[in-house]
Amino acid sequence: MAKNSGASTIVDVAERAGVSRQTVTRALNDMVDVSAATRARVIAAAMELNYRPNRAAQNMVHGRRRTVGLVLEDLSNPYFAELASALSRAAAERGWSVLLCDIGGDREKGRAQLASIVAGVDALTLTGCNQDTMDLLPEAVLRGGALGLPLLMLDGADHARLNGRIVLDVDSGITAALDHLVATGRRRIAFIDSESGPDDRRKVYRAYLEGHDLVWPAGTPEISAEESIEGGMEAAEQLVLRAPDVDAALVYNDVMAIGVLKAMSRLHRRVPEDVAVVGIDGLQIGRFVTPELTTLSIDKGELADVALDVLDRLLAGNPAAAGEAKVIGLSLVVREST
Amino acid sequence: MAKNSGASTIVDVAERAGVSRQTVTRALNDMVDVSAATRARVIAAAMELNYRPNRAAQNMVHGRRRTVGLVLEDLSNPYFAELASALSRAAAERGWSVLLCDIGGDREKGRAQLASIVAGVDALTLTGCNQDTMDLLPEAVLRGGALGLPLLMLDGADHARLNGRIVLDVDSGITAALDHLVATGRRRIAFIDSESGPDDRRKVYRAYLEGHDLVWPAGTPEISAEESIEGGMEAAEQLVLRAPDVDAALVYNDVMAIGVLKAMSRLHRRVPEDVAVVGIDGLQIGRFVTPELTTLSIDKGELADVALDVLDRLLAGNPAAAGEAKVIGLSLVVREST
DNA sequence: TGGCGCACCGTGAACGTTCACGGCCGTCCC
DNA sequence: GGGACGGCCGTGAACGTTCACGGTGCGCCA
Repeated sequence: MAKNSGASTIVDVAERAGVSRQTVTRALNDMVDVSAATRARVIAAAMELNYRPNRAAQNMVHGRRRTVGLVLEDLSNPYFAELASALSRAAAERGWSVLLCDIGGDREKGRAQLASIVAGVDALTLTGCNQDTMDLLPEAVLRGGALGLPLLMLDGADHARLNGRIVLDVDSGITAALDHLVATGRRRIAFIDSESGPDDRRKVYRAYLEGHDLVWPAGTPEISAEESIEGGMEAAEQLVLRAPDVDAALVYNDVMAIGVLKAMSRLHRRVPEDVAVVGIDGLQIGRFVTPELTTLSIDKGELADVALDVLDRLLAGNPAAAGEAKVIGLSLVVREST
Repeated sequence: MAKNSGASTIVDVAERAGVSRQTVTRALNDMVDVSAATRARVIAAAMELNYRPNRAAQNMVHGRRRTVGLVLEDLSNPYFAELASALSRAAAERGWSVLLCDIGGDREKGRAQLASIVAGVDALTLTGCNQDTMDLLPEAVLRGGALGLPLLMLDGADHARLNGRIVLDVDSGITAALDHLVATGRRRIAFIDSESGPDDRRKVYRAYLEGHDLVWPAGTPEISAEESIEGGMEAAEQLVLRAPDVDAALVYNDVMAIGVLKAMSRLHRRVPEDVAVVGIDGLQIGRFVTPELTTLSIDKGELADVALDVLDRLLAGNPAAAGEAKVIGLSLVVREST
């Protein structure tokens, strides 16, 4: 038996096989300088003790490798999934690892999860996390300071504790989208907002309307809903109810926009004939709904790359990276829904 | 400067601040027994040296924590995303961590990625990986043996090296789906297969047709395509071309089924009036396409739980778990497409 | 028969951190 | 004035593994 309560170590195996640590290492790692008989004895002992090398100890001697945590609320949301995919690939490109943390709906579970994750990472990236989610972070992380592990927001809102932030160029992006809608003859353009996200998108929209003499006579409809397909559906129903003459909708994100598409179909409003729909995010799924969704696309590969660059500089102690907000452009992808 | 080439350590900070290791630990971890002045000096030194505690060393003394790798080909595929979400949550429930590995399309990059991931995990779970993907694993892992790290397939095909496997009960699942189609009056039922996946689903389908006198007069159409929405679209086009009298299609998975839905819409075949469509997987997105997709749903939470159970037993050295194939049931969720 | 080389194996040391303990100095109280 | 105590700090040891080195015994050849 192993003498300590936990798993068995290499010396347990060595003792059982009647050899030294080093011989165990040699036998189990297919190195030279071990006789066949000894190797067999060691392997037998390792199996009997169910020996598993301690990864932490191995990493310790083999030099540090970098691990970055990715915190999100729901990976089954395709936006987060595509972002995670991009981050995983970009991280692999640099030899980093990404630790996944899907905190889900339960706050207390999420808190425990984050506390556990934090012990294993060198930095944390967050996406779609609002103030509530930030509060779930362990107090020691929140406090931050000199030793605090770098926190980077991949999008979404600002927060005092953040060491860096990637913001989307919603300004020119939304302007381009609205230009496009106007160019195709739309005049009653609504904006469907997220009820939890930041309100910068709505602000740009409003400014555009005012700047282009597009303000609704009876007041621009103010619709916002949950950031989900259901939310988009409900918002669309609200919208046509409150503004029957709407002929275009710019939607906070693609997921909600897909809900809008579905609701329009239910309400027998043809897209794009009766009403045009533009989403934001550039999700792949947008190409497969009917009609295919016009969208303001985010290059997630670029976003991931920039994020890792910032983290790299942060971890390297480059103070220039702290607090900086990198800007990512949006590109309008016109498909069938406009 | 740190004397070693890499990052600075706690003793570098200690030397610079003119204190001992332990005092640095105390100062940086908000412990007692440090004077304010000393604490400030230590923090300053840590900042100047950009000190970051070595996670491996910390984990080493604080006892091992379990990390399981999740290997998949493309997280932007919603099936993998939902699986990853479930696994992340189930793992968190047990205090385990999930290391994400989206290997993407590039074989060589994938190989490097896997080699890198393997150094940090205690076990590997795979999903949707065929023989080709398995070959990307490092030779040392493939060889396996006593010390080999446990490999578990979350679904998909068998492989010699696998220590465990979770199989879906396609038998009764597909039977239920076909029963449902027959009960709603369908007689020309096609099956759209994956060109890369295992062929057990098709076999069940064929046996059912033969057992229920549903074999097509001119031969059952054999359609298979890539496991993607595009693949589903192409398959559907093929299908209506080769079998214009088709009135139902059972599709290998939901992602392909969504493609089928889209193609049917393009071909002006109404779903479900002209042709019924049933997918497999139970993806959330199926509720948001039009019409909503009837599907054979997999409980991904259960799948993840079972997977971690198997890994737990495997890591605990329970030989009963090896080679065992746990079975997960499928439940038919009838929505609008049938 | 001495020496050389090879096959096989063992012993510190190191990785970087935390824990348990012990030491020193000043203050306060009896 | 001596003992107790508290604030502050340092020193081994330990976590589990691998690396670099050194050692032993045996065969082979000059």
